[in-house]
Amino acid sequence: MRRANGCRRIEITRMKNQSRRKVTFSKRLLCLFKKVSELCTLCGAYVGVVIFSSTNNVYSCGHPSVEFIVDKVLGENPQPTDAPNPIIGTYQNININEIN
Amino acid sequence: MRRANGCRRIEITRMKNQSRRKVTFSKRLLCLFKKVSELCTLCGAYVGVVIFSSTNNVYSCGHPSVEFIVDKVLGENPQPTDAPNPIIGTYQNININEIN
DNA sequence: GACTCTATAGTTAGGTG
DNA sequence: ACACCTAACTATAGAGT
Repeated sequence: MRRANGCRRIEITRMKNQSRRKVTFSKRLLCLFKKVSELCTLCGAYVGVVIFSSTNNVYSCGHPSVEFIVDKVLGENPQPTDAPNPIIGTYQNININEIN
Repeated sequence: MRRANGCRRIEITRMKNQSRRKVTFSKRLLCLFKKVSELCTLCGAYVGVVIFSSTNNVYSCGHPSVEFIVDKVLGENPQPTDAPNPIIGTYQNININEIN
């Protein structure tokens, strides 16, 4: 009957324990999708998210759809041709490592 | 003087006020990217996120890169051909509207 | 008005059972 | 694996610049 410890700060580094990693993954995945949906609704944004877990399961969510976002990205970055998309104003690509 | 009201619950619907929408968007965008980066680091996941704001600015982040994720997605979903990717176990696509 | 800072309320998520 | 507790984090509104 100990009192719950509450949320503890954890170091942001790869979790060693596999079962805990899985639990944390699923918890955070759900929260992430929720955040994404809120961002879409509140601000009218179009968002696509695709996540490959370390066990190679795939999870995705998007609005209006992941395919829509992928098409938009591909249309924006045509590898060999040159067809600038006037809709796109700026492109800000943030690497994960820059945030951590 | 000082009597800040603090955080109020807001309805999850498109914000009418444009300036608030912009502030909320940028704040939540940053938090989202932070969450994504934590998920990658903690759980060794590969994640790609692309966001088109209502003003058609594009923001993206990914690990190891957005292109990596896009390639993986395209490789997994070949439109006309049939080349199943054995790496992929399950595919769970959640629509935004299902969460809200 | 846009931005920053603060106070505070609401949400997330680690740990325990 | 799931529910609960609660600390830690997130994010809003308001004041000041």
